[in-house]
Amino acid sequence: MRIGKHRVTAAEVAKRAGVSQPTVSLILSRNPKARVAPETRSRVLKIAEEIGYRPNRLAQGLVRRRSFALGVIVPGFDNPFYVSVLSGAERVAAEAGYAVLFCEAGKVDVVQHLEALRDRQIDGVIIAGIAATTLPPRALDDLNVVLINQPSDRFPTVAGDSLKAGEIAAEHLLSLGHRRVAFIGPANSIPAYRFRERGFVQTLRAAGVSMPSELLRRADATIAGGYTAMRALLAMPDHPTAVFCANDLVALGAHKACGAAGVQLPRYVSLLGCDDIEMDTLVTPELSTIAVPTRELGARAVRLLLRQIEHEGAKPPASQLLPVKLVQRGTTGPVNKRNGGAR
Amino acid sequence: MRIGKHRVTAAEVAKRAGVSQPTVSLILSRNPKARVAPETRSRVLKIAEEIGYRPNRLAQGLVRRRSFALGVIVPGFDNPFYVSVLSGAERVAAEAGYAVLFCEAGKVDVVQHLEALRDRQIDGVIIAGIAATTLPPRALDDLNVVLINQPSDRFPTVAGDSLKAGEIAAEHLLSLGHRRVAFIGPANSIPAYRFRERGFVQTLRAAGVSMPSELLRRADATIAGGYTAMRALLAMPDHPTAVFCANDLVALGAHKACGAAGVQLPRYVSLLGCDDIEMDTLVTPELSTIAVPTRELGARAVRLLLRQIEHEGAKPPASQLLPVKLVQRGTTGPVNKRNGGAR
DNA sequence: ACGGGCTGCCAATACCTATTATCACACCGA
DNA sequence: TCGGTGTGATAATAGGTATTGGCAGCCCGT
Repeated sequence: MRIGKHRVTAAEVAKRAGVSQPTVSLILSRNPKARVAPETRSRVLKIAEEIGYRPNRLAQGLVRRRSFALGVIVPGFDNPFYVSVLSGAERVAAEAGYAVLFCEAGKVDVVQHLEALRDRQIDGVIIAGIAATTLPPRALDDLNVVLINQPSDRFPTVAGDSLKAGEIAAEHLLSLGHRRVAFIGPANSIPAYRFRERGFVQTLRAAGVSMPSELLRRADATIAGGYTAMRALLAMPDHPTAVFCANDLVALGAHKACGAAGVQLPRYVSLLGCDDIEMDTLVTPELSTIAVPTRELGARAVRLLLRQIEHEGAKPPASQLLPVKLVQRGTTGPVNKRNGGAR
Repeated sequence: MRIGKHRVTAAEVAKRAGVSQPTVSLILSRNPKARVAPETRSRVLKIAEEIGYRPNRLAQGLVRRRSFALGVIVPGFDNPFYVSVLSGAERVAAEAGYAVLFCEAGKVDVVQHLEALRDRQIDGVIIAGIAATTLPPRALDDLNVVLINQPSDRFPTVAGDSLKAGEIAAEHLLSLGHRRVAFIGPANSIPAYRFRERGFVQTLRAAGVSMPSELLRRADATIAGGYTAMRALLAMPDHPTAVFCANDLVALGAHKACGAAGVQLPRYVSLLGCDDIEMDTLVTPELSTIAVPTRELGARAVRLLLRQIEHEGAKPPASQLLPVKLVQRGTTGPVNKRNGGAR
């Protein structure tokens, strides 16, 4: 708000109220230890309201050494998962009066984004989809950091229980009678995918079902990756009767490959994704998946970050592991004895 | 960067280089009018580099009356369209050294978000998906604003050519022989949808094809909205042979309704969306649509905003209308004489 | 020798708020 | 009367940078 060409400052309010600028600051910051006469307080508040005074948060930040802004760094929006995380984060941050600086970073320029955030005296950073271990060691020094979906002994973490997700996936497919099952996922990627894979494979093995290496397909964590990998699987003479994918994008790609190959789901192949993104219900049949509370991940990450910021120096808050659960839709069903994969 | 508990400031650099703080500032800001001895310049730069000096952008902003930050306000991420816009905006902004403050605003709290952005001395705001005319008249005073996908005589605008999109849609369906065509879209919504509808209806009429009111279906601009509206259309004894939807979400909902009703696309009904979001290629058959350059909208909006910011006071840059084009995929085909809609 | 212009740098200050230390004052009990 | 106490507000300053105006010193021409 301005009056003419002039900005409304605390000093302006002070002059009109006949008090000093610090008094205005004292009253406006609602500091409990502020001892001001009720009459003065109400007068100042009234005038501030009248001329539309609002503290300049840049100046505030400068003196308080706080920007009241958080950074959120994600690899990109190709995966709706990150959209959801960002959305959840923004809601909580806005409620707490914090701004969200949004950064979309290829693996390359994460460091530059971090530098830029640092220059803005950012109060904390949330990183999703980028393995913290791949960053230069000092890149995160002196920053409040919360990681999403990756374990760390250095920073607090909010994650869906990826190991459990893999286990649930395996149990579900086993319970449907599948014994020849495949996994599609990226090779050296973010921890979440690795845990999903590990939980899946381990649970299968514990049930006496081994997964031969030709059924462990490496693919980009994208729709295209899933498509190609699934096509390769379907081309096998004894193709699997069920496939678990590292995430829903991969599964949707696989879904499409089945459609293109005329392979009916779940009659000939059961297909299971992970994340529970909105697109899952668009395809026919709808994609079965393991639901991860994506928005909640973002929301909790912010809460964790805020706690860390508020009591600076205290021990960082503990990490959180959020439960996941099976969402059975149309792409998983009982194994079909007559299908191509059963020998 | 810090040294011990101490922050690295320009004064620190100055002390070590044996010059004054303003000289450091002069050199670092690469001001062309800066007359400094080359020897001094290189010495200062070297020391700044060594001790890792980086200007505090809060302090910078305070004195330059510029935050080097932009706000992007969108109604939400339900529609991937806005995701794309945000992504395009971020890329360009980051390249120019600007931060993007991201705000997800229900219709209610747009004003509060704007206030918060103002307090942060934001340099400009991009608004998408929220009709500027629905805001309180003074809410945008003294702000640099660029609107997306809505015309305005007050602010520059970047928009896909929605009127043209409607025309193209009509021409496409007409050329396929459809004469009984429907439109699904929200009633009182953002301008883009209204223009699409208008362009569509007008072009039909110009070709001598009228659209009876029962074929103009009102629905939320969501998947669910499209689903319900399409189900109603299909329930009609003489249902349309082709349907154009206000956006792709609606069309995807309609697509799903067809699947559920066992109506083959495009054999019995042709379906056409608008926007060209990624999900379009997930469904079977893939959704035909009118492509809008969504990322480009965000990118151009930022460029427009930057130009407006850089030469403050100059006349606002002209608005831009970006071309759209037909993307023919699997849901549009020639009218089938034997189908239910043709009488 | 002297003045003018140019070069290279610096002092001072603005930007706006929050915090700390301090001060004026009234009141009260001894 | 005086020292002590609590109240209500202020002066001074920090915080880090950019900008304005100006001060020296030097070169050069006359």
